[in-house]
Amino acid sequence: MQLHSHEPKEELSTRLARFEAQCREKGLRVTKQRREIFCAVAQSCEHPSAEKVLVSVRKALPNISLDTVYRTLASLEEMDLLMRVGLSSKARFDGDLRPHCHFVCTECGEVYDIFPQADETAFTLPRGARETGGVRQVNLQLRGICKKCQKKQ
Amino acid sequence: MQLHSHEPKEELSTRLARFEAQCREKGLRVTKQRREIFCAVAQSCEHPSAEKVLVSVRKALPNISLDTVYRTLASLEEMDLLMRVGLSSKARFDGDLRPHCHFVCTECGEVYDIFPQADETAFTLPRGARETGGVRQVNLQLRGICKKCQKKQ
DNA sequence: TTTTTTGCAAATACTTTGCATAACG
DNA sequence: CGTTATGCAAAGTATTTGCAAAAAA
Repeated sequence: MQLHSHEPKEELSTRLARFEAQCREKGLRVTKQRREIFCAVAQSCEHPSAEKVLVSVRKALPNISLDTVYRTLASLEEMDLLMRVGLSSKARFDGDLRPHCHFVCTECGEVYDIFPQADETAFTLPRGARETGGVRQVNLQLRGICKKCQKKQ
Repeated sequence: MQLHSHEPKEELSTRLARFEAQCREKGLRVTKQRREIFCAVAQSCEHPSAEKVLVSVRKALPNISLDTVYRTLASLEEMDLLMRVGLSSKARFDGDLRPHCHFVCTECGEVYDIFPQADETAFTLPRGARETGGVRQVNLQLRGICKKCQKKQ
């Protein structure tokens, strides 16, 4: 399975429309807080933290609170409207330094190792990488629901 | 640049020797706490959290404290003797859902996007992935020191 | 013996939760 | 109007730090 990514970035209006559609589908109300938070993340190119989102959104909604930002970011993630860079809040460590992938289950938090098979390439680093800096570690992370949790549902 | 990973896992004794050599090189003392923590992570295959490492190490050193575990994990990471799954403690969000990579600078914490060029494949998912669960998100993370920080040093 | 490291305790992030009021549909 | 979402305050985790005593070189 290969993934490419050469589509141009979508227009904000297109994305807003999808956001609203998804909210309705999930039975979530389209509040101005949700819309502003969605726009802030969609338009930002700096991978903002919750705090940064708060600051940005306060320009339009001065009274919005940090916990609303957290709650909304979580529900936008749930709807696949944005993604969380990295992992959940707890750090996990791995002593195996051979290049391999981590499948992180969003349901139970379990981290599974996936080793590429003998004929597979673990990663192909994009050429852009070396222009950005010296790569010391590579970590391919997959997020989804593991077999065990799929059965429970 | 391609990375493969079909070497067998190294013996603990080999790894311990490297650990000790690296400590001396960096001028860090080889204490029993450091050795136990290193072994705990090196031998574990469950991507333990700091808390789990503490529990495991307490079998040998009942008085070891959680902050020593944190400090040691950080220095082992610094020496490239283990890796942190995910990121640092603060969550960051990305509204761009096209498959792309993140270069995380371990110095300044900055997250850079790297988009594969038109002729490049962003990722090749290993076949093992689908046996583990349903992949909903893919995130290739590179860690290293960015150009800007390299210049400062 | 000198310097680093540890364990303790306390402080500091960061994130989540309960609840009354406000806002959406 | 009924129900959901928000803001506030407070609680809950995860992680970091200052410092005196203990341990490594």
